[in-house]
Amino acid sequence: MKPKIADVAKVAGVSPTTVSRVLNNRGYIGEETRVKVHNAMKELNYYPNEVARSLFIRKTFLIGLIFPTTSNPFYGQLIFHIENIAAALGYKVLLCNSQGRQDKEKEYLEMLQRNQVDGIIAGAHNKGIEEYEKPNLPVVGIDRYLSSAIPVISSDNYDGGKQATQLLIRKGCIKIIHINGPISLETPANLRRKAYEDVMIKHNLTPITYEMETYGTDNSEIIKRLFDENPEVEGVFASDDIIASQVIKEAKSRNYNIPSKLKIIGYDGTETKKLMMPELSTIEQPISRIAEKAVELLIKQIDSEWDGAPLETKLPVKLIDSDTTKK
Amino acid sequence: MKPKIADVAKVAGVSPTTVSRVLNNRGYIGEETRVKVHNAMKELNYYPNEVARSLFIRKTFLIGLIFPTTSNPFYGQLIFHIENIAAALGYKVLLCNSQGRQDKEKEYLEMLQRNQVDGIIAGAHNKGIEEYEKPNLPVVGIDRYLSSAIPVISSDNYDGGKQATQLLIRKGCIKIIHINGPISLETPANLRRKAYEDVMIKHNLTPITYEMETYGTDNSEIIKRLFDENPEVEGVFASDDIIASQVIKEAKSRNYNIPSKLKIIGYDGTETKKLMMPELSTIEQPISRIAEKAVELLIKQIDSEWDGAPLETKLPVKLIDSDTTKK
DNA sequence: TTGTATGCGTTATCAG
DNA sequence: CTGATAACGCATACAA
Repeated sequence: MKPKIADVAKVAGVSPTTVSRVLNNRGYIGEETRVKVHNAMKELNYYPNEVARSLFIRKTFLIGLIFPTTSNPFYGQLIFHIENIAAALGYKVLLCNSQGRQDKEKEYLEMLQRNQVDGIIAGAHNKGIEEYEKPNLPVVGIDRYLSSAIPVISSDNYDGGKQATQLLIRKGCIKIIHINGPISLETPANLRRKAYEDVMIKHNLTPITYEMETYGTDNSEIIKRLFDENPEVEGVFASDDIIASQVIKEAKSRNYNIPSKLKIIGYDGTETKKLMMPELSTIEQPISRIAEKAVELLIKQIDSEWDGAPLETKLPVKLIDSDTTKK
Repeated sequence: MKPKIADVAKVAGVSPTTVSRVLNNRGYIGEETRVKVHNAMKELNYYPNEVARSLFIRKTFLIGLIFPTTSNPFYGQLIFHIENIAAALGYKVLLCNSQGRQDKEKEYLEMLQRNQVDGIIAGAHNKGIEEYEKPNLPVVGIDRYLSSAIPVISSDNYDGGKQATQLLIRKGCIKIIHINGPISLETPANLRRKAYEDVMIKHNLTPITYEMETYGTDNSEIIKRLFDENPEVEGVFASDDIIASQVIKEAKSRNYNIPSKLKIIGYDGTETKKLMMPELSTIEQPISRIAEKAVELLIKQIDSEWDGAPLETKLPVKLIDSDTTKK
């Protein structure tokens, strides 16, 4: 059986209270007793039981993470940073892959409450989860509007969309098409589309946006349709690098030369993307800064130090002008 | 304040014990009281406190996960599946990114013990962590020998290395070079190298292996050296797809035509790789099956149903013969 | 079928 | 400077 405070106390010849005091460096303790207790702890290989501790202090130092899937390098990298920063601040993370499924997200939300997490960072969202409306718990959203009172962290999606579109225009593209996720999901990422449309119109060009199905669906049909309906396309701004990679694949199979005939730019710019497809131009999100801000804001809420603002934080993106947008 | 069993009991007009019984479906309970209790729970929006429950039953249904980083798509995908399967079996996961650092791994190991996790699945390992030697806790390793008593799950690394090497030979390569991680780290992945060497020797070819530094280091120098020292190289078997992508990049910058002049095959075959670099040939690991086996074996240990065998489980790989190994 | 008393391992309060 | 006692929220043995 695992040793508990009482066992340590017995070995050290003191009371459980004293052991607890040594453990938490609380109140005054004699130097001798401190040494005795430390020795006893070492001898028994004692570890304090955080579950009992959590129960008493009513705080777990646990943060719940709800994201679609760690399989996607963007979320993988984001979660890596979140976990890291949280760990540095004494918090642990409970991981949930919602797979974009509303039922799963609801279940996880309940599970996290039962497990008394101190707060939640969520990047998954299927509209209409009323649980977020009455947040009896600190929550921070990443690229997702969860409810009117929940702060959101994201990259500067409008600026990103603007830079991407402007780059294609600057490189001489006229017929430029945008591919985005479902607009019904009201995410800040919709601003990428808005910026694309604004820039196109400003340049007297016609915006055409193809909309993808929700997460997890096979989108190759939509991309095929894009090429069938617009054989003369010169530029594609895909709302993430994975979609961009699918566009590249389809374009190659149709013998479009990239970048001379067709230029492509994506969005995200993960480390994995940089290694696996360095040739793809993209808008790089400041993933580690997003993670930092999210954790910072969540912990502020947990410590009741948050005054309700800012409700929206937009972090600057970085244009990566690589081979797929060469002139 | 969050409602507790006593509050529900008061509203329902019964004793706390009865509420607990309804909650756990234990013993006999009158239909009326059951309804009354359920109503009270709904009215108060009651969620049982799993922390208190865990303390009492001395079980948390928590699994600790220690891996280098979720940023890497292989670990990201593996963790995705592990979390999924665990969730289906009523277990939650606590995520730890050790970044290949021994000090971090030790800290995490202690943290997980303090938090009373029921078991640990670890894919990170820096030699010489004696904590694994006296496992007072169920542990399963993935692609890592942790200690003589800890079971390991991995892909069939030897067969994978064999298939990769044989493919290159079959496609006409003579001068074939292998790139692997540090051999000092005694992982089953070393079998990829062993298989490569065996196959090469069997075909009267000279095996040459370049060794990478440990995780996180910049390996581009090593790859440059490979090309400097072996300009006439015809085939490269990289021990993972990311290394393979770096080889491709360097080869392109030196104007090696792939696959006519140089053929390349990697290892892992994640979903991300399939999307981002479909042209790369690889040995695909059965990631979801590895996850399944690991969780299954861990829970068997937790339930004391494990008899100590098998100590090693090797799951079959799949050769993906794509563009980079075209003849 | 339901209620009372007790303890899971910890910390805070208050007394000594 | 140190110790006894109660409480965190829940589930079990035992009694009614």
